[in-house]
Amino acid sequence: MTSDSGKSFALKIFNILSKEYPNVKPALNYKTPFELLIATILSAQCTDERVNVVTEKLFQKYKKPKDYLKVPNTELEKDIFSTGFYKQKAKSIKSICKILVEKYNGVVPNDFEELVKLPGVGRKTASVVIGNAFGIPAIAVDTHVKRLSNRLGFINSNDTVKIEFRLEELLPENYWINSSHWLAAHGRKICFARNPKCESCIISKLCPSNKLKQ
DNA sequence: AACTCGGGGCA
DNA sequence: TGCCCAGAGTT
Repeated sequence: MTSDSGKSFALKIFNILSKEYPNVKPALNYKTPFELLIATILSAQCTDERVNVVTEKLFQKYKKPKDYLKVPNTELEKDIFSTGFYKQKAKSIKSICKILVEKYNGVVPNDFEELVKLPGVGRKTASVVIGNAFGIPAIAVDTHVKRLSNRLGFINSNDTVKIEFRLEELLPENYWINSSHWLAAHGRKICFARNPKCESCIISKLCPSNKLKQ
C-alpha cells in the first residue's frame, strides 16, 4: 500500500467513524486541565462512568493540587476507592500534586514532555490532557486504539510509540485526538477484543480483518 | 516480555 | 463464582 492510498483509506475510515460517534468530548467529566489529569489517571483500568461518579464528589473536596497534599494517603485512597488500583493512584496523585506545587506553581504544564515525566502519567494520559484540555494535536493510544489500528491494517505492531507515529503520519492534525476517541468508542461498542460484532460494524466492508469475509 | 496492582459489571 | 475489562511502572 502506498503512503497516499494509506492516507485516503484512513481518512475514509475516520470520516465514517466521525459520523457514527459525533460526540468527541471525552466521556470523563472535567472543568480544568488539572481535573482532566486526575480523572484520566483514575480512569486507568476503570470505566469512565465509574470515574465520573467518583470525581463528582472528589472535585468538590479537592479543588487545587495543594488540597490533595493536605490529607493523608489513606483518606485520598478512601475517596477514590472504587476506581481500582487506588493505592498506587493515590500515591501518584499526591506525588504529582507535590511536583505541580513546587515546580509548576500549581499549574498543569501544557507540554507533553513535561506531563509524561510526572509519576503515574504515561503517554496515553499525557496525550488525553494535551489533546483535550489544551487543544494541542496528540494521539492517545490505549488498547482499543492498538487493537483497531492493527485490525484496520494501519500498522502491524503493538508498540505504542510506533502506533502514535503511524497515525500522525496517516492523519491531518485536526483528526489526531478525535481519531483516538473514535477508535476507542468503536472498540468499546463493536470491535471487541474477543468476538467483535462485525455484523453490526459500519466499516466492516472496508476492514481487512472482517470475520464475515473469512 | 512478563508481571503486578484491584476494583466493578455481568452472566 | 468466575471471567472480562485494559495503563503504567518494574524487573
